[in-house]
Amino acid sequence: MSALFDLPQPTTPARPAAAVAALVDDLNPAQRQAVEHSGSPLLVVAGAGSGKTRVLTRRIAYLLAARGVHPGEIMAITFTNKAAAEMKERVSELVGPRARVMWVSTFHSMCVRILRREAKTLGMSSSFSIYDSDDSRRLITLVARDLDLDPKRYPARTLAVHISNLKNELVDPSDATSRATNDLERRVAEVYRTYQERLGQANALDFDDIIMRTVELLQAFPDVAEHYRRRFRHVLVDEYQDTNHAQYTLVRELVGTGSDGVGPAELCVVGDADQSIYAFRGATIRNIVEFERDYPQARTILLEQNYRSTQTILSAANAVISRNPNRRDKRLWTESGDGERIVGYVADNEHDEAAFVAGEIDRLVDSGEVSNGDIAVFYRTNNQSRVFEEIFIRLGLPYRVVGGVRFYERREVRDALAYLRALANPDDTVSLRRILNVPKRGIGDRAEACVSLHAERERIGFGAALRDAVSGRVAMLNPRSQKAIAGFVELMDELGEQVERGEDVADILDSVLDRTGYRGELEASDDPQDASRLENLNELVTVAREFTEVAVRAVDPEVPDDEIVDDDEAAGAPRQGSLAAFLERVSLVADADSIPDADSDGVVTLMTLHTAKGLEYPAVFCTGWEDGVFPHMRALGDPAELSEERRLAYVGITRARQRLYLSRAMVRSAWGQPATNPASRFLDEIPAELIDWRRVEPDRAGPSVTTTWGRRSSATGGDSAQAGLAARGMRSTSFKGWQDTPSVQLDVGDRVNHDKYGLGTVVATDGSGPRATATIDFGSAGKVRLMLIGGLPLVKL
DNA sequence: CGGGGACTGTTTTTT
DNA sequence: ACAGTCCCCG
Repeated sequence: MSALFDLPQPTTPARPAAAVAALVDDLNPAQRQAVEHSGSPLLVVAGAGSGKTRVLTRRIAYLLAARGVHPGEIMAITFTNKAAAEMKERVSELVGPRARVMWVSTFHSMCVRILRREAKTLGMSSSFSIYDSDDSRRLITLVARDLDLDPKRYPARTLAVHISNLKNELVDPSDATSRATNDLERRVAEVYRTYQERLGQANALDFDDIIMRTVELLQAFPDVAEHYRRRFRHVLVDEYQDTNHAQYTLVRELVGTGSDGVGPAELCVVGDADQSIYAFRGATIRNIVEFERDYPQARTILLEQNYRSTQTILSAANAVISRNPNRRDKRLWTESGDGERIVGYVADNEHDEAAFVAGEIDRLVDSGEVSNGDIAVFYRTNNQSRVFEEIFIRLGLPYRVVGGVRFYERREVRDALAYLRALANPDDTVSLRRILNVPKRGIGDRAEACVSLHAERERIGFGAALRDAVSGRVAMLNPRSQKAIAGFVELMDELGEQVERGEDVADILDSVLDRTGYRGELEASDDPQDASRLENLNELVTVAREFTEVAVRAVDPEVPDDEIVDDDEAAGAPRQGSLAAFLERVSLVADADSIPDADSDGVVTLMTLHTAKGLEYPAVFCTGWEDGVFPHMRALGDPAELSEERRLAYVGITRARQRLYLSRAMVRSAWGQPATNPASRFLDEIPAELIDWRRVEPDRAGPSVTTTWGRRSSATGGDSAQAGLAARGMRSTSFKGWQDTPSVQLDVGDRVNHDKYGLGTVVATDGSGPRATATIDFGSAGKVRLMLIGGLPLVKL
């Protein structure tokens, strides 16, 4: 227990009135109210670009300066490390080094701190491993195999998603069993139960456990809950619209109801339901929408004044998002004027679209209006980045793609980390099995299965079973495998000694890479992919090296550390700079920091709309606005998913400061096959007068090219005209088959009327000629796939 | 045991 | 198109 935080704090204002005034003087009235509000729970509905972070950081500073709150009483929760770091830095600028004892961290880091401190209470070791979704899926694969589940019927991925959802809903395995109403749910519950047992044996928690187990801890141990409630008198939550049920409950538990005599903490949540784009990961918009019901005394403040974009951009965003049903009306506005019109462009195909974007970037940069670093290109799915990369490379336009396969998800990086994790936590079965035969050392599936069976029979860990294999106590193991396993165990023991001696993480990692032969194998390869793998591993060594250096600097007596030691944080935490500390860091930080700020190094930034959330750029290209691409095909049939896509559109539009481009391609190749897509419905939702169409869809009626070419599109002309003809050629091919067989020619987006199912929309087409089919969404009547043969009781509208 | 060819399922992803 | 996974044979 920390004596410091149990002492009653003086309530006298710590700063003169002038300093307090400076914290609110330059805020607008709504922002100011949000900063000054005191007492009841507070919901700040912060529209895009409305100064949300500013309000949060000022509010914290204000709590300290005007209300005499001790920094140790403050907990601020974010979703990303980047957001946490930014908040901490901005608060430090305002209040100085006192900010250090505040807890400003992500949900996960905060929970890990609590769990390590209270590990004994939960009967765990504080050195637990953290499994990410890949580790978790691997363990689920093992469990499902042990339970003899057909991997075709019950893929690990599906099981993992279901289990994750259950955890996000705080449903434990026995609840899951009793609630199961169908075969899949029963199987999931069965796997879930075993999976939890195996996590326990591995001394590991998955991402969802980190939240769920913390909630369990606070609910099952009132004295533990009371400890944190006494300490944290102010809880602030950022991006509240992205919380899932478990996180919601966690916040409730931390705040308390006052029934334990401590009195509820003061809660302030900030978010924007219109920017909720993570429902597919369990986030529920409900938490922000129902805040006033959850906290009856709550005060709500709307921040609608925008400091980022032109009014034209905001009007477009308002128009699109207002189509979503059941939302709190909110209209962004600005004092900064209308600005330029939005530029629209209809390309023949994705290459033409990319050429247009490249041409416009060139023009914008040439004009001196913006530099490359001020420009971002957004798309719905990662694979759409390819065409842009191709043309940017050809034109020598510097760019960077953010997202895709992340550094810590690369196979070689995960292999290397698995070695480290197996060394740090010998019970970590998943990591151990991952690297058992990587690089190949003659321990195949057969041998692994024998060891696994032995472990199960003897009720010992996989690591211990490997040792038994060395001494010949594992049945059915052939001598060759036994020898190979002996070599592996010896190698791990030797590496383990380096860990024991407390060597630097980077040195241990270097040893791992050399002595396992991992590095040698890559060096010997002539596959260019292996060269990049080698680079990534060297990068990982550098990361480890820097990690140690930072830790050493932190404990250097030359640099005075906090005179205040945070016992809550220190208890159970791994030693600074240790292997365990490094592993915790890489599990929880991943590479959230890799998302660059605008103009960070002068290159055009490419990313998905999801990744774009929270960022802003002077010039933004939103590409691929086609029904089936954006909104995504899988969202077309479901109103809830369509609403989420629309929020994604809102997020995309509101990233732009001055210039916004919206483009679509009439034909886009997906999985090798060209597909004709209609305009995104979101384009129609934007008032026509806001958009300056540089190029529109050629008149469908005649092949005569009376296309409205934009003034400046000559740069893209030759290329695209040819590709356009090719696309039309495709079209006429299917036209030929249409004459004898199909009675109807349908395209995605067409409206139809069916005698039996009623009105519907074509969401997909497949095949051609006599084998042509169309998937049609008939709304409440469901989605139906029909053969487009003669005599259908169906008419195109 | 390991390598090569067939097979499959392809949104988004803060931790 | 393509990468990850499965399956069969040397």
